[in-house]
Amino acid sequence: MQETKKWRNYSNHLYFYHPKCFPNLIFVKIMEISKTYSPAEIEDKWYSHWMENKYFHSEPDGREPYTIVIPPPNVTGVLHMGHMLNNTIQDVLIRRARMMGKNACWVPGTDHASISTEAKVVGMLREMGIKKSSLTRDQFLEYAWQWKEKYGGIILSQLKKLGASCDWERTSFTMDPGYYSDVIDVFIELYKRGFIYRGLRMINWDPEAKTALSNEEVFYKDVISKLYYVKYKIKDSEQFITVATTRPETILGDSAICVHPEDERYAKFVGKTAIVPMINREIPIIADAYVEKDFGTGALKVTPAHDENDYELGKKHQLQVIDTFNDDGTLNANAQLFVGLDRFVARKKVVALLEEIGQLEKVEDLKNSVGYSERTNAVVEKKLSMQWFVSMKEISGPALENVLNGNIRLHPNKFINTYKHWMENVRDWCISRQLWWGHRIPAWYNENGDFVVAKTQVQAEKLFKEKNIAYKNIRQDDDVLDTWASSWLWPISVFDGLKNPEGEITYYYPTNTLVTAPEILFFWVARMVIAGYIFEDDKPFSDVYLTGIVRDKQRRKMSKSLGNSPDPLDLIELYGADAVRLGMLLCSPAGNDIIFDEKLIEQGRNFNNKIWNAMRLIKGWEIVDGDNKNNAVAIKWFDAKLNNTIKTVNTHFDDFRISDALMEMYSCIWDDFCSWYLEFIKPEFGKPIDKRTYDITVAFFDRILKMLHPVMPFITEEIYHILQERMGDIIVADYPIASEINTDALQQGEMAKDVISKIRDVRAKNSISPKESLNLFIMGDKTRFAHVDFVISKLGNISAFEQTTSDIENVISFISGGQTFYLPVNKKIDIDQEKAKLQEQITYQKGFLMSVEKKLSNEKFVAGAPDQVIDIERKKKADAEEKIRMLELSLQKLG
RNA sequence: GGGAGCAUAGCUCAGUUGGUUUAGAGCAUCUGCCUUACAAGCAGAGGGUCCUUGGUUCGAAUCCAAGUGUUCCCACCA
Repeated sequence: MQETKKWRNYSNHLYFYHPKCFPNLIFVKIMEISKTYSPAEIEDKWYSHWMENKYFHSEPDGREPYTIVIPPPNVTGVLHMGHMLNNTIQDVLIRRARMMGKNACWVPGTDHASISTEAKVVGMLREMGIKKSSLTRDQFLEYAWQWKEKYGGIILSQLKKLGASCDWERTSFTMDPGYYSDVIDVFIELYKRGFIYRGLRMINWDPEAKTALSNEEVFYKDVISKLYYVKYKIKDSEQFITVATTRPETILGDSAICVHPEDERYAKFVGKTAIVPMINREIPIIADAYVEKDFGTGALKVTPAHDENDYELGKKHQLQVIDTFNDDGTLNANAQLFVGLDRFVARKKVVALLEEIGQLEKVEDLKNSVGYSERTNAVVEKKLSMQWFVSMKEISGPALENVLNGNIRLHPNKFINTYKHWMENVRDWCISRQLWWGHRIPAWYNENGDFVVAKTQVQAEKLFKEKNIAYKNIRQDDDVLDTWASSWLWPISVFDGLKNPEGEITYYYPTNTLVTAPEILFFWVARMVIAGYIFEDDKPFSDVYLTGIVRDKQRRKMSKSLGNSPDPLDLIELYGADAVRLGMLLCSPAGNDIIFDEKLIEQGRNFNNKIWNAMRLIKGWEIVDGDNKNNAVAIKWFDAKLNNTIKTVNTHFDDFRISDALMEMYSCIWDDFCSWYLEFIKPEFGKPIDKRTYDITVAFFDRILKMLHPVMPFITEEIYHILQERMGDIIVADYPIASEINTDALQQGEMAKDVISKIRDVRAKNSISPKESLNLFIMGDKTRFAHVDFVISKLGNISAFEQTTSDIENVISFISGGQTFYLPVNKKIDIDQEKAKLQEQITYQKGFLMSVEKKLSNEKFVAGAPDQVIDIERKKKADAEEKIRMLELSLQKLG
């Protein structure tokens, strides 16, 4: 780096030293606004200001509402990149709606997340040396609430750093007293209506912890197991049938052998009786298409008590259910053999015994996946137990219908197929969970196992009494409800819709947009829709915007365990919230995964800086009265350009194409406003700007800031106030709408840009300094080239001549907008290279012309294509011919 | 095993009911620049077998079929 200039930054004032300009000074203070944008204090300042002015708060009034309910993050959660993306999008939507004059209401809150919270509390207790099993339910819940008060909701305060304009006065929690009671009321209501029932279900059992596990608490591992081939004797015969099993110890609980009905090998056995080895129990041989002919031997042993499919099979064929295990995983009396031994010890003994009696045919290795308990790492056992279910088929009709008919729109709509498939094959929803943290199921049992469903013990006793059933020592169900059985009421309960149906729910419901991840489309979104139609008789939201998953550069999902996720708060501190918001949005079209790269955030920061410097430029000008007419063309062009951008941006937003809207703004601001417009109107250094141009430029900047505010709230608010002193804040300013677009001005500006770029290219390629004057010649009719004035005034050192014939030496030509331009240069140009360049273009144009001519000479095309298309082709042909003519002329000239 | 999606520049993606050129953007790359708003910058350039093979059509990146690759969801793995 040459030592001609030095910059110094002393206490935010920038000092500048230049030996030519200021030979006698060391440093000169030139400006009090710092050269780079520093977000930290600015962000805190404006967030507090917005809060003080209650801009985020909403009460029903005469305006049209725009409502978003936040997907409540786990109360235990900390902010991760997924939240950043998701909440940035919500904030963009809500801020834009607010500026559009709507009553914007964004309801924040958290989800009690029964499983993960309970796991965290259990973990904390373990560290304190307390076992969950040593506590009563109430003691445990007390710890859980303490934990929630201490650590819960950190995530919400983190969202503030991002700039989220939630109505914090409305913060909700799925276990708030009112919410809790809604969940219970809904259970009772659905039970009364017959949509909730009790049924047997195979659940996951952890024999070590002696507790049931929910599906989410089981993790599967691929392991190499042994597949044992065991011979079962056919009764009254010397024949055997061989089955393959990975769990020989469950042979003791077999109730049938099953083969495929079309399996010829075994047809002769169907209907006969087989004899269980070792214990000699007689079991039937049945046929069912469930069995795969190609697996193992094609014959399956059926153990209804210890396998879900076998249970279903058992139900279908009315087989005996023989439970051979105790709760701790040891064999019970039903097994007859090896009673009291652990299941894995028993397995070895069974195998040894089978071998001894000659009924073990062979053993093979088999790769299969085995479920383990997340809590104890024990192999999970399947166990039959009574659970609560919601009949989904009967209540999900409207939820499917209203997505298919477009009443609820999914963005992107490719998810409709997935949604449809799920809804059409919906299975009953098991809503009981074997946990303590959550909404306790309002069912009460007497000593005989009779039950009633009631909110309180008193009401339950009353119900028992009415039914004339004994109700001494009744006790409440131990289980709690699935988390989704509370969060499906979220858009209703946060507005107290169940208890106060005539209240503000009538104003805010249905909400407008839900922003969430596709992975919970069924778990949560579909269920909210179902609940909406049951309890409010209306959809919960009109649009669902599905975001992608945030992944790292290797496309791995970002997760704590992989340690591949940056801490969002660190990013905000380093780059500023606006930069992070922009960076996240830049690469996240709806429904697509986003590959996170810190470079994107850097790009966001650079964009902030660009805008900041545009402001510095404008603020640095001295203003004099007047109107510099030279700027008129640029002003007209940029006005058209900006209106066009605003129009496009608004269309993209309305279509939920947020990253497209963003890119449109980005290039309009960076390229058109900064690189073209400001460069054009910028007075020479040290000279003042005329007031008219200044005022118009500030007005342009104003509209740009407003357009950008939803995406980058902090910097826009700051510059909005630096630019002009004013009363109002940008957060509640009117969102810009496009006025009429002067398409002529727009087109001419774009053409002029193209010519200028091409001239710059000529300079770059021929090493001609920007300071060197050039003449510009135009072949043909100058009136066809109205934007030439723009080019001339922009470049200053270029003159245009109308040229009909020419014998200029050392000329370089280029084409723009169907017009040929000539630049005579003082340098010796490489004629062969110029010729080759021209020849290349001619070849291209001729090829193009051929393809057009081929189309036009095709009778079927002329007959079949619409007139409009044919006209376009004819015009293309004429244009290409003209271009070729021009190029050939240029080529001739080179000799 | 059932279902859905995706495949376009080195990367991430647009490409609107098939027709505005022989396909666009951002990033990355390359070249030249300390130029009084910004080197976190400016100016310019290069880069594509639109996965493959068929089909429909006057016309296919776009519609259809098959294949290949890939991702996700659900169920399960005797």
